[in-house]
Amino acid sequence: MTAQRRVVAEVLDGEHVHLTADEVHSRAVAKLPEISRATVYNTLGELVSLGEVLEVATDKRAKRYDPNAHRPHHHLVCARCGAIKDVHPTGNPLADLPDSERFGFTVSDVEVTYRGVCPNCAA
Amino acid sequence: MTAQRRVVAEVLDGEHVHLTADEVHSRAVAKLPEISRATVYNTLGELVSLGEVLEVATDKRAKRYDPNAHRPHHHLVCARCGAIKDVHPTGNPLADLPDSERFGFTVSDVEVTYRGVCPNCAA
DNA sequence: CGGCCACCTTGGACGAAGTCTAAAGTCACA
DNA sequence: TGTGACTTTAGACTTCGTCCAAGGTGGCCG
Ligand SMILES: [Mn+2]
Ligand SMILES: [Mn+2]
Ligand SMILES: [Zn+2]
Ligand SMILES: [Zn+2]
Repeated sequence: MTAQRRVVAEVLDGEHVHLTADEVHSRAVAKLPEISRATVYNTLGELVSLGEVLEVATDKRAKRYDPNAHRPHHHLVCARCGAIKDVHPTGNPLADLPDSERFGFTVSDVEVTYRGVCPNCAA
Repeated sequence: MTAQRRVVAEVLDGEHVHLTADEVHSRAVAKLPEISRATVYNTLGELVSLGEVLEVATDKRAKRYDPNAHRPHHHLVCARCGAIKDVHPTGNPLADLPDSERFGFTVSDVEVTYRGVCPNCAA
């Protein structure tokens, strides 16, 4: 555990946090000015490998890093400003995929992304 | 309707088609050798604006272009080889998101991505 | 204590995907 | 035929991400 890794871990803490690698870097630099972009990418990659952080691709640009890896959830995204909320729908979408629609795949996971407009942008 | 646009439209035809822009370009070049990458991007952008083609982001790399825009569907992706199938789950995932989980958003759309291993890769 | 070694960090080069622009080409129509 | 709007093109540029070689750091053992 180096100072650099601690800072990345600190930045990635909280609810509804879904930062891009560059946002993580900016915030890390605020706490440890000499931290490099490469180290941020390395550390994020390690955290993802360890299962402590998830990569999410809610927009079609940069990957986002989600520290909420231990409680399964899905995402609600504002189409205007990009705000992202963690959501917990009821029901099991896996059960909604009939065998006839599985093409012989072994299906193990499902990601759901809801899209809409947040209260801020609606006003 | 120019020759270039016709070729892009021809390439983007069929079931379970989800090509990247560069794949569209490669196949278009096979039919019309002088077509440029910029024109492929321009034409894909227009088709998306017209609602004739959808952008999908099933992997975290390049966007993919989906000509199956008129029948709503979701996607089943092989985690090994990246194969993508169109699927039509039963049920309405929008109904599974309770008001208490909507954070005041006006939710209008939902994307579902199933992940698993295809029969080819399992063998 | 001092040297060694494994590991970590760094900056910059490199690569992939996508956007933008200026210039040239094409085409309908007056 | 000449004009002007629209399209296409090559290549520069931007963004996001990966890779690498060099140097730093810190634990451990003689
Ligand atoms: Mn999340
Ligand atoms: Mn599809
Ligand atoms: Zn918003
Ligand atoms: Zn496969």
